Amino acid sequence: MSNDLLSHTIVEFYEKLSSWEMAVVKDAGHSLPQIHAVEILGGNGDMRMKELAEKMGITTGTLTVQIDKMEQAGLVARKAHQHDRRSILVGLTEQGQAVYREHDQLHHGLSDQLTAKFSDSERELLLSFFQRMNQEF
Amino acid sequence: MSNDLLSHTIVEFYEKLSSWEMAVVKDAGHSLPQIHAVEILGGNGDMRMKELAEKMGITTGTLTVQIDKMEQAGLVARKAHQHDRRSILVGLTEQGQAVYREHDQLHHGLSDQLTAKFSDSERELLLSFFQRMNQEF
DNA sequence: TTAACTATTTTGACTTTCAAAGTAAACGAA
DNA sequence: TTCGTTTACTTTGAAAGTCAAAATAGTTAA
Repeated sequence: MSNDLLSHTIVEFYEKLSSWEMAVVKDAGHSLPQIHAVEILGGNGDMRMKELAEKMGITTGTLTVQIDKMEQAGLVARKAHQHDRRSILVGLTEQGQAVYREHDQLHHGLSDQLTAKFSDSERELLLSFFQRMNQEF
Repeated sequence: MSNDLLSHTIVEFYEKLSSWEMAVVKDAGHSLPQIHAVEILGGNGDMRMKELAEKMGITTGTLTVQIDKMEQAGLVARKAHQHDRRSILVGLTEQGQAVYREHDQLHHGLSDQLTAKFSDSERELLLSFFQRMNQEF
């Protein structure tokens, strides 16, 4: 026996999250890949181009031009890697961090909105469910 | 007081779902927008270009070229609209429906995988949580 | 009948993307 | 050490996806 309903409900949740994110990013005048980079750098700190490209699911060639634009826009800075001169560390500038915090606040607001009618214990249970599912990917 | 952890855990879930979907679609040799169209048509039946474009979050101009390609590939067919000759109904072909069922099975498998360690009652609770959140967008 | 509106397609420009080739540095085995 | 291989990043050329705006065709309502 298998649960079609659960599967479809998860897909619906994903679709709605996706639409919300696109609308929010466009509304703030950013591009989706650039905000994606900001989210990853903001959540994990400086990292190498290679590593960032992997986390974003794009090639390093694509990332190079994306980071070029973001450096132009003042969101990120390239820094020398201490132990490997082939590598380059990318990190958020002050301005990039401001964009990260702002975007994070929006996520936060959505999370509040979605669980507004949940009790505290339900919210805790929901968190544990997400954590357990995240481990199974 | 607000819950950073829940917000970040939801974002993590979304990111993982997103990576999974991109990998699965690429692996099957399809493109993301085309599978998106297949999912929507498969789940809702034939619809007008306008309606499909809205559900996909793209303009009708963009959709026109996408549907051109999909028609070429034998996934969808354009049909005359009964009551409005300006409109065109788009629907899945036999082959398009096969792709839909195949992709739906993958969603299904993922849903099973993520909740493999859940008890039946936990799975039911999870479903109700998703349903409640989906209503709050 | 005609003006306003709606659905779709076409066009031109821009962004994102990849694969492949190029450059520079690190590594490792002889 | 040195030279072939691997790794990290950038560059380049081509393809896909996207939008805004213009064009086409059909509907609606006064």
